[in-house]
Amino acid sequence: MSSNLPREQFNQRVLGWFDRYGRKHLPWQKDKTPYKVWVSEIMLQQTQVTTVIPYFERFIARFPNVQSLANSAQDEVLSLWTGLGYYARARNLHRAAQEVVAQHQGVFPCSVEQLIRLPGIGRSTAGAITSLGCGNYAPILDGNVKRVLARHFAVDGWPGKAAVSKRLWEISSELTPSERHADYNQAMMDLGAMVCTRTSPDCNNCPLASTCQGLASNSPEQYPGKKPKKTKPVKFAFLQIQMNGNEILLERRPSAGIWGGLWSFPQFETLEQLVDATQINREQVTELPAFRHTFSHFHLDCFPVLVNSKKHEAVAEEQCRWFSIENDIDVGLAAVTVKLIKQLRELI
DNA sequence: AAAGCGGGGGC
DNA sequence: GCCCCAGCTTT
Repeated sequence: MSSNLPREQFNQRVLGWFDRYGRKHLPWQKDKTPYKVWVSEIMLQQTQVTTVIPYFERFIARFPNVQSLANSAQDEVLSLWTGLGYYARARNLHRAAQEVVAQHQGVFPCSVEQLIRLPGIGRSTAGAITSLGCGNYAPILDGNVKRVLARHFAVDGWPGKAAVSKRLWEISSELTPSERHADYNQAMMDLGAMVCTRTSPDCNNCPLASTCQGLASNSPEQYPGKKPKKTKPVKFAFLQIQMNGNEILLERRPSAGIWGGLWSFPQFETLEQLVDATQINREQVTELPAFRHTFSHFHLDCFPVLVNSKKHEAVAEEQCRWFSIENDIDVGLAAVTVKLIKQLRELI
């Protein structure tokens, strides 16, 4: 059992740090339910705690339980997600709520095996919901935990590689204690977010510094290994900005692909296509300042084009709607659309 | 401008 | 299994 001694010391240092510095009063930790932990974990995929908090509060106020979410319109779910990004998360959350109602009689499932079958929940999110939300044992491996473990055990390679991920899962599984697993999991995420940060980790205040192999190697920042770089292609978007007094014309995007299910300005790859589709002359357009919007795998150079015409034949009638820009808009919008609407408010 | 974040889905 | 897809914040 001597091999367990380092593990116990590791856990005790993690939990001791958690008792003093860990986060225990986040909104999803109050009046905790598996449903709220689920919503928080989906929002926390790709998104930091401080950004998530106001979104989480609004979302739970509107959808306090899985039934209310299941019964809602997708537009409303996406509206509450506006600005968070990765909108497939919201679409999956909505679908999963409907599956929970249909398949689990509205009782949120609490095992990794059941959770992982719901859309939007993978192994790590299932583990977090199970452990933090349901009190059942499960290890986790989110970005924070990956970083802490890769550094502490000097695991080489990019965690996007299957072999590296597999090794990190093995380490996480071996280390996660059966006692206080929820506090331990929260502690590892907090440690990654607050101490073992991506750049300039605060090793002087790290409870694991004395055994950290990454620190011993003198460059903890080299762990975890970097993702291979790829040059992003550039795409173009000519955005048709059609105004009628205080109203703007938006069109619902297809449910798959970029900004799926969101409403946005009708988009064309070239100015010619925009002009053709709207049946206007070039003299009837005003080009607004162009800007670049960058996604994870391509740049989108955006050219907003103000169309000085009442016509809007470019868009299929059933997929378009006029929205007043003076009111809050009750459908999902991409950040680019929100940014342009703000500019238009100043224009009128 | 670049890095990073968890999961889905096509091959 | 491997690689692409997706959107924002932080650095």
